[in-house]
Amino acid sequence: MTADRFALQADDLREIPAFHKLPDEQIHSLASVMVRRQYTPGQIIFLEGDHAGSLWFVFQGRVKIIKQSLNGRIQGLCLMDRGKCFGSCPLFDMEKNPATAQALDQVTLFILPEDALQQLTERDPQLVRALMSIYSQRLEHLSRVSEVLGSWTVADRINDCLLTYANRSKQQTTVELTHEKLAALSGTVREVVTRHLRLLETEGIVRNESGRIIILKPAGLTPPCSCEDHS
Amino acid sequence: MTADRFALQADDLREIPAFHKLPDEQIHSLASVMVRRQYTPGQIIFLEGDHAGSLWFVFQGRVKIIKQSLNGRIQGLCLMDRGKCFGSCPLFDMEKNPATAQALDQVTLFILPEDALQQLTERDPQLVRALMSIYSQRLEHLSRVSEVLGSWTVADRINDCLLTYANRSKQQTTVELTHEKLAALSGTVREVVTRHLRLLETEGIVRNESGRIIILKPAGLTPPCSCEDHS
DNA sequence: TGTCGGGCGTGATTTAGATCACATCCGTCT
DNA sequence: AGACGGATGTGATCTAAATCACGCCCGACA
Repeated sequence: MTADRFALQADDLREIPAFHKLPDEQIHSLASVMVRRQYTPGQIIFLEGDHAGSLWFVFQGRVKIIKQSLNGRIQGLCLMDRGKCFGSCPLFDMEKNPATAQALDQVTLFILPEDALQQLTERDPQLVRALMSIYSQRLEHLSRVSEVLGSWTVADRINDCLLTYANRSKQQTTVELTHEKLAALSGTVREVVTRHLRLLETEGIVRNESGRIIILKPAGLTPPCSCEDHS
Repeated sequence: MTADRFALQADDLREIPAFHKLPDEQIHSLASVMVRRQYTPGQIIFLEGDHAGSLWFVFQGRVKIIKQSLNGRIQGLCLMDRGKCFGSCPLFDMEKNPATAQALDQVTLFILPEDALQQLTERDPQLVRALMSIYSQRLEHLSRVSEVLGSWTVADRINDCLLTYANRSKQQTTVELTHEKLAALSGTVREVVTRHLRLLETEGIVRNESGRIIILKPAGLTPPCSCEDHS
C-alpha cells in the first residue's frame, strides 16, 4: 500500500484526455504531486461509503465501478479503462464515495490526493476548467444510465454493453467478459445474458467463446434509438 | 413572450438557495441581467433537444421536468419548486437540453440568459463557486435516480415520490398531485399508483382525496434503506 | 485418473408490473 | 336536470424477466 508508490512521468499524464490540452507548467505541477499505484485483479480500490478524497485516473487495465444495492444485489455501473477518471466527488460537497471501485485486471492508477487537489484548485482556475470537463462526462453518463435503466429492455441494455465494452482491434471486435460480468454491467442475471447471446448467435451477429464474445455485425446491436450525441 | 419581461428585485434573488450566501455586489449584478418571466399551467418552457443556453430558477409555482423516451413513453424526472434551478447544462459542454421543462402551475421564473452567464462566469470566480453547488445537487440527484430506477420496486418509488413532493404545512402533510402525475414521476402507470395508494390507505398511512393525497404516517413510507446523506 | 470448480446451456416456474377493459364518482357547463 | 370530461377504483389478462433447478464442458490440480 505504500511500498508500490512511484513518482510518475509528465508524459504519462498526457495520455489522460482531461489533461491533453493542459500547458506544460500545469502538467508538471500535477506530476509532482500525483502518485502511481498498482492493483491486482479483484483488489478493492475503495469501498462505497468510504471517505471520498482523491481523484483517480486509469493508466493501465480496467476498473469496475459497482454498487451494492439495498437488497444486496450488485449492479455494475460501468468499467473504466485507459484514460478514464473516477471518484471525482471531492470537487464538490460529496463526502462519501457513492460506489465501490474494484480492479478487474492488473491495473495501474494515477492518484491525485485530496490535499494536493485542494491546493491546486484554489490557485489554478485553468486546472479547475480541465477537471470540470470530467464532471460534464459524469453527468452525461449518469443521465444516460437513468434513461437506459428507465426505458430500455434487458436485450437493449445487453447490446449496449457489448458495444460499450468492445475491444476494436485489427479485424476482430471482441468483448473480453464472461456472461456473469456482462450481466452485472447490464443490470440483469447470467441466464438472461446467455439466452440473449444465444439468440444473437443464431442471427449471426456475434460468436460465443468461453470468456469472450466476438462481434461479427456491430450493426445488429444498434440500440432502439441510436441518438448518439458524443461531442 | 417578450411583453411579460420585468426587471427583478435583488431581494427576490436572495430567496434562491444557491445565492443565499452571495455578497450584495454579486446579487446586484445578477439582478441587473436576469429576467423574470411568467408561464401558465401546461406551457412548455423548453423542449428536449432545444439549444441549452440559459439558467432557470423557480420563483413561484412548480415546473415538471420530463423526458420523452424512445418508445414514446413519458418519464417525469422530477418537479422543481420554489428556489430550485434547472437547465444548468450550459456551464459545461452540453449543447442540447436533455429533457423538456413544462409549467405545472402558474409559474414565475428568473432567467439568467446565456450571454450574461458567459460574461459573469469569466469575470467572477466566486459566482462560479455558487453555480457549482447547483451541479453538485444535480449529480447527486441523478446518481439517486439511477440507483432508484435500478433496484427499487415500484411501491418503493411511489413512496419515495410521496415524501419528496409532500407539502409539509401546519398539521396537514399533503401531496398535491393526481395519481396520473404521480405515476409519471415514479415511472409507472396510473393503475399501479391507485392500487398502491389504496393499500396504503387500508394501512392507515395515507388518505386519498380527489387530486391530493394526505399523508398521515410519514414513517410508513420510509424507503427500503433510509440511507439519507444530506449535507 | 478422478474430482472439483468456473463458465456455459436450457427448461420450468414464478412474479412484478404493464396493459386492457370496464365501472364509478364528481364538478362544471349548458 | 342532463351530459360530459377528468379523476379514480378494480378485475382480468399478458409478458418480460428473475428465479430455480438442473446438466454439460473443460481446464487445473492433487
